[in-house]
Amino acid sequence: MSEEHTHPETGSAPALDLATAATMAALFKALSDPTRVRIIAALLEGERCVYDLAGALEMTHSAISHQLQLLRNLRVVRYRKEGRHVFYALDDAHIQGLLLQSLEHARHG
Amino acid sequence: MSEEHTHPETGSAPALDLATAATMAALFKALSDPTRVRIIAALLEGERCVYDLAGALEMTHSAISHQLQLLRNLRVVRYRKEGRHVFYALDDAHIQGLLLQSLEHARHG
DNA sequence: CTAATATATGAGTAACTGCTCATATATTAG
DNA sequence: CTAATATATGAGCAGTTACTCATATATTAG
Repeated sequence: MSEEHTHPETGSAPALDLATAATMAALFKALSDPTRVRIIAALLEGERCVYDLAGALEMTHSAISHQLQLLRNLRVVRYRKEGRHVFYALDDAHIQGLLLQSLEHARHG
Repeated sequence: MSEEHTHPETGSAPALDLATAATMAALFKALSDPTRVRIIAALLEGERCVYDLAGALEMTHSAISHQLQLLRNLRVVRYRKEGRHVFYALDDAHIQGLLLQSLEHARHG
């Protein structure tokens, strides 16, 4: 009988299913890295090309481009080509909400 | 002159500072793993002991305990000892808000 | 055409993550 | 006391991550 516990109020409601949890975790993972947070924060103000993002964040174009590929795969950003520039913009209102909420907390929490 | 860009509206506002971004990323990191999402979701309903969490999630006590240590270090949960049980509860209203927001989105997004 | 610019991408790598397994500690039962 | 129970924790390991570096592609300038 290893299924007992001593506390009546400690009920064992079934846990959140793994698939839903994994979907949620994947969304949060997009925001779990400082570089990606800074990229997304920059895109809150409007679309930016890779060149400008790299300049603003003071990081290599390659590093930024790799992170943008990841965010692209997660459908967090979309892009638009114009001449030799590629402009990225946010493509997920929900991520935007999460980031804004966390930013507010970080600033006056 | 590599500082130019061709688009006037593509201004280079200074990026979000790294320290703030890192703080935000650390919070999101707590939610970036399915196991932790499920633990936190379970704790939304009230405090739970490690034994019950392991049962509900069908995972080893060791795995749960390691994740709880991580969440403890991030001040996401607090704990209370009672006999041989240790009861964990959420200790961060902000994380709660983020999880609920994401859960709502995952369920009817 | 050639050169410069803007971006993308594969390989490689050091650091990190999330588990298992073994073991330790603490509490309770008998 | 010994045994069972509940939790914690260190080591080890396979998988992942976030970069660098080299290279490729595409566009524009001259």
